[in-house]
Order: sequence, then structure tokens, then C-alpha cells
Amino acid sequence: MAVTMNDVARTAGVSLKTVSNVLNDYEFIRPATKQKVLDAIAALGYEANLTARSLRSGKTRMLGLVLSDLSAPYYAELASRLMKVASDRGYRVLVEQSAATRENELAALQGQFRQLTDGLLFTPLALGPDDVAVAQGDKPLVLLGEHIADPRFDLVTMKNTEAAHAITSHLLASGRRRVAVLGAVPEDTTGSSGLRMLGYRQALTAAGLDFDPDLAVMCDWRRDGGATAIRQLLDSGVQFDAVFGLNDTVALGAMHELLMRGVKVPDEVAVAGFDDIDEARFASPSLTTVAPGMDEIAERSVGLLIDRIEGNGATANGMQLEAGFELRIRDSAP
Amino acid sequence: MAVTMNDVARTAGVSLKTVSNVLNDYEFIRPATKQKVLDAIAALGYEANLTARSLRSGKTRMLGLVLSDLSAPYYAELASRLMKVASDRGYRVLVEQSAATRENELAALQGQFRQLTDGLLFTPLALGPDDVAVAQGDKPLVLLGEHIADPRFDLVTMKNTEAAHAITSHLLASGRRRVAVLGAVPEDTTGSSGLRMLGYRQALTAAGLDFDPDLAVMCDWRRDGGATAIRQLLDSGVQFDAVFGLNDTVALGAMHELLMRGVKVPDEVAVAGFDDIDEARFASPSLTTVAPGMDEIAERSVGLLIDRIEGNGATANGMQLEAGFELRIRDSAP
DNA sequence: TCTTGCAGTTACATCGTTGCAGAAATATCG
DNA sequence: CGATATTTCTGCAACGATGTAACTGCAAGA
Repeated sequence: MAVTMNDVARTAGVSLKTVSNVLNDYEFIRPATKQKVLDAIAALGYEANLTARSLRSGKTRMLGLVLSDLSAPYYAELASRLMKVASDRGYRVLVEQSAATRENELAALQGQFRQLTDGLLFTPLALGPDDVAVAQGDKPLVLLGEHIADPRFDLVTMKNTEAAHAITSHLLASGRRRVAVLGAVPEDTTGSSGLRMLGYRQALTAAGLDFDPDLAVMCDWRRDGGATAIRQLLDSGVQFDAVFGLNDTVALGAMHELLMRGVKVPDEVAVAGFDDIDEARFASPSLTTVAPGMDEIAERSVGLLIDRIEGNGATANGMQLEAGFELRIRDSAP
Repeated sequence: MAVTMNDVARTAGVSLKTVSNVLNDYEFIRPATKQKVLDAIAALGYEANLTARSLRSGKTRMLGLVLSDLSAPYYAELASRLMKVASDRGYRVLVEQSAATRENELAALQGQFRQLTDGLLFTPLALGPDDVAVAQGDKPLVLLGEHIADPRFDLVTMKNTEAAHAITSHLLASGRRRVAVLGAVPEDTTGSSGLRMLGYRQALTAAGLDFDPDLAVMCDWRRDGGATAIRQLLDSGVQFDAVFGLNDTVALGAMHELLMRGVKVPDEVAVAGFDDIDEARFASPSLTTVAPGMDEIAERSVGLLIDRIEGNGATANGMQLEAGFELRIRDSAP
């Protein structure tokens, strides 16, 4: 059996509550008493039982992180950073993979996962604002990376539209005129896909070009999605001189397929992505992309969530934070 | 305040304990009573308080996963799979990043992290067998991916040596004679690095070649480590016609640097890696590597750990499981 | 001298659940 | 039919911590 506070109290010759008071930095304790207790703790190797503490206090000091798939590089890198930031503030992160299904996202928002955590970092992919509002519960919730344009919620996001505009403009500025865009999601206007598509279209307009639906290809936001999309494009005979993958894995999958088919990158087709995952720098050719401020997102989202949990920064309304972005011009689209 | 078992008991008109019995599938309950309880649960939307249950039962139904860095693709992909397998068996996974330091690994093995979990999946990188033995504690522990050759511990690993031998032999079979190996760790004989190096050297020997220390380069097991290592090799003027990265990220970083320097892959230098992360398939050229049976490792390690936790498969001694491997011959080393 | 006030400590209840032991109701048997 | 099993259900204690309230000294003030 593990050492309990009772054991500590007994060996220190004080009451259970005094031990508790020492551990919780209660003000009025005689230094001598405090020392006795600390000695007993050291002697017995006592460690507080977190479960008991949680039951009593109602706090778990865990943050929930809901995302579709931890094996996706962007999410893996984000999760890693979030965990580090949380750790610095004395919290752990419990990850839940939703596979982007409605059912799983609702479960994460309502069910036992919620119980285990003091607050949630939530990437809504299948749910809309009203779903989230209904299932929100009473614990703090910070939305991540998606633009659910709703002042009810805290949101930490990136400049999807501006960044997509900027990188598309970069492609156009280098003389490209037929920029295919991969990873479009039909009907989506407020998700990452919709917002990035908007930036893409705005950049076309700004350059005096029309949007050609043939150049927008739906696909999974994964490497094989990008590869499949390029296969479709090439096989359909649509002409294009640049590719904008709505995230890096799509762009990398696309680039791979282009090179396999003997298309020269960037000479014949330039390729750009979005996210600046570590892999982008080391691809061959290295991938031009946009860094959406992941460090800032990690810092601010965890900071905001913990502030909410601890009752600081008690704004009634949702905060909307947008991280800055930077273009990373590399060899795939110089 | 959330609905408790007491509320359910009151509305169902039974005792607290009967509700508990229903929830725990106690045998002797009249169907009618059971139905009353279930109805009350549904009506009130009751959900068991996991913290209270944990305090009482001493079980958290969480598995701990200790690894160095979740943003490393191999670990991200492994963690994702482990979480899925655990989820199917009703467990969650709590991840702890150790940054491969002794201090953090010991903390994960002993401290509060251990308390939060019913058992640990542990990737020892800084700790040796005796450290682990000292810090083991009384909860189940399954070592992952490392060969700590110690019958005291459960271990799920891969055929590091055989697989490294096989892939080195593949390079040699294609006529390469000067195979640089990147990611060596001095002194290591039992870690992933040591075991893969052993396979490499055995393959050289089998082909009648001597081991040339100039061809073994130390580096971090990351993309930039591989790139740096190649820079060193090229700048030092050592001749080589193939590169074996001790993991895929090293190999990919190396390949990137080779291509940047104008070295043709695979014509001038063949490149092979280890792990078969998803990225390998989509690199350009696609990366020849070895798939170390990640699915099998995930299934068996979680299975073994949960069996230990639940007291099945009660072998006293440690189990040593080795997943099978497969070569994936791709364009970087055909 | 007797309050009054505060520092320092304590006992007890409580968080929501499950294990244990036993009570009540029903079934089985000679 | 009474005695003994067996089924069904209940009350109490416990898991290990913290909040509340109350108690004990001791110093200051009246």
C-alpha cells in the first residue's frame, strides 16, 4: 500500500489536516511544525494521491486535446508543443482521436473524456457551431485551428485566408497562371479548407484571373490524397503549371506523384503547401509553404485555456486569437 | 452539480448499492429491478464519475506511454495506433514526452505519472536495465522497441539486428561497397542503434567486407541530424556509394542533403532507412526501408500490458515478443 | 482579572464510488 | 411444514484527500 497523508501525520506527530495544510501552503503554520511534516514526507517518500485530490477538488489538472488523427504530422507536431507548454504550467494533456466523425467529436465533448479533463482543446472537423454550443458543457473549451465564426467560443486560429492568399499570390507572381488547388471540400466555407480556398480565389481575382473549377480537386488531407488528386488531374488532361496543396501532406503527396510521372518540379509545375511541417524543409525539392505560427498557437491556446480554468482572464465573451504567418519560399516554388 | 448514483437510486426507488450492482453487472438482480435502474439512468443522463471509481477501485483504465518526442513521425504513428488498440479494449493512453533524458525517464517511471495509469508502455532511451529494475514499482510495465536484454521485464520489440542485416545486405547485393551508416551511438550495444549497427556489421562481414569506422557517423535521429551527418561525410572526403540511415528521418535528411549537393540518388549513392514511416513512401525518390511490424507491436504490447493489468496471462517471468519485419524496396535503393 | 482576537491546530464531514457483511425474500429439500 | 440454501437487495465503511467549523493557547486591550 502506498504512503498516505495519514502515515505522514502519524510520524510527524500532527493531525492529518496539518499535513494537508503544509502541502497546500496554508499561511499559519509554525515553521517548526512545517519542518516536522516536511521531514516526515521526505522520510516516508510520500506523494500525494492525485485521484483522491481530484475527487475532492473536482480538478484533474489535465487538458483534453481532441483531434482527428495523431499520426498526421501537423497534429503530431502541434500535440507535442501543446504538451510542452501545458507541462510548464503544471498540466498534462490527454489526447483523443476523433477520426473526424461527428459521433466521436460529440462523445469527446460530452462524455467521460470531458470528466477526465479540466478543459478542452478541440479541433472541430465534423461539428458546426450549433453542435458545439449544445454539447459544450460547463467546463472551459478552446477551439483550435478552425474558424467557427461564433463569438460564443474561445478560438485560437491562424490566418487561413490571408496566408492562402499570400502563397497563391507568390505562385502567380512567379508567372504561373493555372494553379491547381488540392484538398477542396465541397460546401465548406468556414473550415480550414473553405477559408484557404477563399484566400486562393481572392488571390486569383487580385491577379485578374478567373476561378476554374476544373483546377479544384477534392481529396483527403493526406499524402495519398494528394497523390490521387494529381493522378486525376493528369489523367483528365487539365492543364496546370502550379499546385497549391491545402496542407503540406497533400502537397507532398502531389509532388511525389508529379515526379513519379516525370513532371519536373518546379520547372514545369510549382508546388506549394500549407503548415510548414518539419518534413517540408527536407523534401526534395524542399517544399514552399506557409508557417502558420504553430508555436504561437500552442502558447496562446494553452494559456487561454488554463486562464479560463483557473478563473483568470474572466472575459464573458469568447476570445478570438489569430496567430501570424510567414511564407517559407523554398525550391518547389521559388 | 452532476448526477450521482444517489440521484439514480432515489428516482429508481432502490438503494445506492443496487445501482452500483447494476452498473457492475452483478449477477443476482431481478430483471425488473435492473430495468428500473437503467430507466432512471437514462432519464437522468447519469454517467459514472471516473475519478471516484478510480479512487475506490485503484484503477484508472489509463495506460501510460513514455517516449522521447511525440513529434517524431515514428512515435506519432506508433502512439496513434497504440491509442486505437487501447481504445478497443476500453483503455485510454496518456502520453509523456521524456526528451530521452535520464531524469525525465525516471520521473515517468516513479512519479505521479505512474499513479495516473494502470500500466506503462515505456521506451527506455536513457535508462539501462538496472535503473528500470530499481524504479519499476509494482504496476505492470512493458518495454517498447528497445532491447533491454533482461528476463525480468516484458518487452515488445522488433528484429532490429536481422532487419538491419537484411537491408544492408540489400544495399550490398546491388553492388554497393562503401555503405555509410548514420545515427551511430558510441558505446551503445543494446539500444536500437547498437542492435542495428550490429546487423549492419554482420552484413558487411557476410559479404566479406571490413567495417570502416570512417563510414559510421553519429547524429541525432532526426532529419537535420541526417543532413548534418551527410555534410560531414562529404566535407571530410570519405568515399561512399550508399547510406543506411538508422531510422527513416535520418535517411530522409541525408537524402535531402545529398540531392541538395547534386549527388544523384540512387545512381551515385543509394539511400535506405528503417521504420517505414508513411513519409518514406512519398519521398522523392521514394525511400527504401524496412517495416518493423508496427501494427503487430501496437497490438501485442497493448495486449500484453492489459493482460498483465487484468491479471490474465500471469506468467511470472518477462515475456519477450519480437514483431516480424519486411523490406520495402523502393527507388532510393532499388 | 476578564474579555477579545488571532495564530496554530484539530475533528469531522464530504467528494462518488465499490467491497464486505448481512438482512430480507424466495426457493429447495427431507 | 420447518429448516436450509439460494437469490435479491441493503447499510456501512472505506479509498485519500480537502473544506468547514471549532477548539486551544497566548497576547493585547479594557
